[in-house]
Amino acid sequence: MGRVRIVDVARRAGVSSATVSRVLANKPYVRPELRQRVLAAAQELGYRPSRVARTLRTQRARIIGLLISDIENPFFTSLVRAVEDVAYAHDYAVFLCNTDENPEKEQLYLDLMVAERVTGVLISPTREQGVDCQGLQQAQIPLVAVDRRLRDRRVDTVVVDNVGGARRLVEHLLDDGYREIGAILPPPTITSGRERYQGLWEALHHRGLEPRSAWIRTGPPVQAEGYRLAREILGRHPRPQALFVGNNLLTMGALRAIRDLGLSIPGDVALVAFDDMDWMALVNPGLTVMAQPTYELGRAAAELLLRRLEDPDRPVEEVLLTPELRIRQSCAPHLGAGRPRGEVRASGQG
Amino acid sequence: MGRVRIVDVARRAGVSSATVSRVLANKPYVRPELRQRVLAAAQELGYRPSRVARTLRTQRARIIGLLISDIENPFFTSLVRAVEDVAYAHDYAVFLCNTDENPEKEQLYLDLMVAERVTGVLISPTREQGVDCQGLQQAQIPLVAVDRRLRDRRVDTVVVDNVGGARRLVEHLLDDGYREIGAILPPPTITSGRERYQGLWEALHHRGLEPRSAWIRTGPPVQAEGYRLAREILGRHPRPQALFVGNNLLTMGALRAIRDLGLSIPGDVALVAFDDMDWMALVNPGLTVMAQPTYELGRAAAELLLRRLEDPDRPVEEVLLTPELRIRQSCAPHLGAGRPRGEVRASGQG
DNA sequence: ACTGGAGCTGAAATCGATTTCAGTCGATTT
DNA sequence: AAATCGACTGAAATCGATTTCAGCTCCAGT
Repeated sequence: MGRVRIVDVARRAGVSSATVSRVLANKPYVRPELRQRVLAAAQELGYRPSRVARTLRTQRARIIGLLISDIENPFFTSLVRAVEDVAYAHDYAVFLCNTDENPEKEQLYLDLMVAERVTGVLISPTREQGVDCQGLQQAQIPLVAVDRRLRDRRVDTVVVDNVGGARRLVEHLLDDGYREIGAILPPPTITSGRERYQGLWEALHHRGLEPRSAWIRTGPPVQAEGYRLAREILGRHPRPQALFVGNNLLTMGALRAIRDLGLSIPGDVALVAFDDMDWMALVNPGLTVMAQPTYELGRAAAELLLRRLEDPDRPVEEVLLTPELRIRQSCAPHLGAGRPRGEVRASGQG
Repeated sequence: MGRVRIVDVARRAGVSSATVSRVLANKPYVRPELRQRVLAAAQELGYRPSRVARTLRTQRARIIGLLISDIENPFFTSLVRAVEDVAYAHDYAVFLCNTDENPEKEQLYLDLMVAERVTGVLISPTREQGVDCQGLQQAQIPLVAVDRRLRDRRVDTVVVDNVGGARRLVEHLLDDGYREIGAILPPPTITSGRERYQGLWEALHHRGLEPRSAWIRTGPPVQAEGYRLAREILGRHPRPQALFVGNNLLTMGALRAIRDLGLSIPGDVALVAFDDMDWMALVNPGLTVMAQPTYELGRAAAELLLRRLEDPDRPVEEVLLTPELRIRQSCAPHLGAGRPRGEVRASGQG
């Protein structure tokens, strides 16, 4: 029961509530004997301090704000679960906000975080810059960016190696003989989008190829956009032999488009994608993907925040996690070497 | 900013904080003129009352506890999102707890709800009975069951028509000519599992058939169990021509098993399942499913709770939502009518 | 022996709201 | 003219913790 108040413990231990508070907060200046008595009394009564009263007095709630785009996206679901696990273990509550990729909603919630005086904030920002963190700074509320970076390099950050991951994925396409490669990516205003494009570029360039802009499209990471862009790219003549999709929702949209266009994978078009989800092993063919360690991402971010809270002056840290290539069947060795590859760029139209 | 306190508003309006409180709570006994002044002052200062202080004084936090089995299950994700939307709109926060289908964890969290003095609790119980709600009752914290029922009929409940849905789904199999039907279901200790079995039974019985117990297995609604049970059923001789799977995670497991066994759908075995998920339309063949209105489920539950809070004496209500049959390709007309159907039961071995 | 300081303790202030209670004012009743 | 009542208002108590501040004891240093 939560009925027991601090004065009840104090009475039972024969001390004042001040002493009880000191003992429970592990503060010095309490005789060991009293400390024992208080601890015993608290134990016996099953005392649990009221967070509400504590928060009112200290002006700081044990709450971690978590701003993500959408909890219905399994990528974030797993991340959220990790944050909650860590938070609960340290007696923090989590205040979850869905920004829906909408900067205004994001700002609204950020202001709310200040008003609610949360202890710290984890954010997967809708864009790299323009996010107003003045309020947080003034209120001395630490911020950790997760999954996507912020322009401001003074914030702790946890991200995956998007450049390397994308590069590896595209290299896998190249190794299988594909040269005419299209891509659907999140926009460059989101760091993960830009970095994945960078990885694509590096992979191609390393083999003396150039990205074909007519086959490369970017858009908000939502399913509808993936569908639209895939239809656009695959409706062109000529169309690419392979597609690199840079986000799980875009992938789902692209798959729908490919189905509706009556194309087969990997025969008509090969596919590699960023992010793995349970079902991607079950579709036919299974998708070759770069799996992100989503749970780890959330865990690392939450732990980074807690460390920052413990020591506000520690140097800014950036954690870089490595994604994992999972090879399935959506990309098989391609036999088309008869055609002169040197013309790929020359025949470009965009 | 949240810097403005009630006394600031009071000072600005030239009244006491008591009057401000009365105005903002819409209580009587305030001169209309003062009311206006207070409202104006509050508006100008952008006053937002501190929930912390309010909670301490009223001994009631504006928090809705939400106990589900696992936020990583998309079924619940959507439900959670609905609850949060409704809650936020009414200035409630949501306290989310993952029970992981573990009754002990569930009980722990229920006790925590009491300790935290939440306003109300939404629960998708791990089992029908044995859930100890004494604490909640004593603390007068209302409870709403969602997705699954509780034995105690005095609690408000929001569920889908599991019997009807399962029956409709199995009838669809029967209409396509299948007679030898296996099933993988959640256990009868969970009401949805029992009800879906009931639906199966009704559908069969209505056509003069009996369920074949050798082909019917139940287990905790997790993927691994779906895999295990599907292998078990499909490894038998003879094996059923069709499978009815009663839960999304079980379905995912079953699909893996079918793949690993090298069976094709619907050629070797047809499949219908409860619950729809985005990817079920994308696998090949697309799955014929009974889609549950998950968002609606959450919304209805949250709203029911709010209504109960407004009027604690209103009669207990049960909301029954209707699932929707989505026909895809995992179950096609079956041609095997040459075989005498009357022997189906006679040839049973379990 | 006196001073200073460290160790320890509890009374009381504090956080920001709600709510009780006592009281004022003006109109109506007796 | 006094009593009564209803409408209205604000001072102060209250929720349960933390923290300040003042005071006490005891011991070391001069």
